[in-house]
Amino acid sequence: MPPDAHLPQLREALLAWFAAHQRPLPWRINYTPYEVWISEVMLQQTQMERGVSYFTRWMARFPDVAALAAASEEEVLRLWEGLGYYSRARHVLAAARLIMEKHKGVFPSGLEDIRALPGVGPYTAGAVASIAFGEKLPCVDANVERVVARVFDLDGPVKQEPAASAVRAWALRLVPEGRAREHNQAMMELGALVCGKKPRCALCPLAAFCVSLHLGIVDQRPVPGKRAAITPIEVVTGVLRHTGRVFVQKRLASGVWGNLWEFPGGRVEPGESPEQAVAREFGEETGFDVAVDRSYGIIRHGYTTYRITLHCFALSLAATTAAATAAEPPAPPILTAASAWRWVTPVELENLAMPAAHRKLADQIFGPGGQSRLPGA
DNA sequence: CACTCGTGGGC
DNA sequence: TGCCCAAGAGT
Repeated sequence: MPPDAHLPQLREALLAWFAAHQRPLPWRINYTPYEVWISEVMLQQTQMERGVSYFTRWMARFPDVAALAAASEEEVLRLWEGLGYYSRARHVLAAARLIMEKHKGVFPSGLEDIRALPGVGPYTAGAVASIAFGEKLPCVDANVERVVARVFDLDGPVKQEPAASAVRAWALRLVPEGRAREHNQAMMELGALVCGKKPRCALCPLAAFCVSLHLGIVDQRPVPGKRAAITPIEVVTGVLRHTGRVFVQKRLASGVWGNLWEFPGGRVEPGESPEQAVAREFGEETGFDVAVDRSYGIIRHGYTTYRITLHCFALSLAATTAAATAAEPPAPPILTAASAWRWVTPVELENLAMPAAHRKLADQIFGPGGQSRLPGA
């Protein structure tokens, strides 16, 4: 059964399935370019369910490009906190300001103009152009790669050539005239709900057209690519408290968690205890001479290719420090790994964007609303 | 092309 | 539990 001759039937089966089974989602109501754009960026490498609450909060606060462009990066990052890949948030803000300046506040409709926005790559440009503006273009994400690799039985890793080009070619051929919006969402929805990691072929509207299913090798498609090795690392962080306030610093713009606020810390060196490491790292990053008062325990988390064990400690200014017993702020820190610093109250901490592990620690110490749950405040 | 850049769900 | 991985982009 050559799939080429059955493309019209395949398209119709897919569209019918989508009409019956699509999930009701907040960005499937108005289809404004702004909403499509924000939803697509939020959903990059993110599970759909998680994106819904973020999207709803975002639209309540930033209902249009102008509102976003006028916002501070601090607030944008705070709303993005927990979604990860924070350069997406910084790019979205930069793009909104670019739209205000170069496009007079009107979201650009041309593919090239959309693609030129910061943080908009091949996928997102095609998604906005087709879903918001109806352009006859495919959206090739991981879902589409998986669906195409199975239906057309591609036998190479879909992230690499030549399979990557084959996926794009098939994806383009599949797009029906005048219905790119529904079709592209249907392909991704099918990949999410039916043609997932564990395919549910009995429920699939494309089963009759699926080559790898007929060959009995669906479980061998798509062909997986190389995986990066996971590196375990031991890390420490310290919560330095003084007269009811907590010390935080703002990470540099480049690198992981760029421009987010954190408790200082760093890696445990070989032969070093976590207690020794936190005092050393805190001193290196701030110039403060600190004493380790107690442990807050361990938080495990991972990012990209790292698996982190985070040892958390309560710190105070060392007795040798003049300000240790004084009821006034100590001398300013000498920052070596951050662009800014603050002594904040637990309530103020709520308004700062922090990495997930540090937010988890803050909530553990001060409570989700900033009320102290542990002695020593 | 290969690497960086987060996070939490699911199995 | 440990590991895979999800509506990718930038360098």
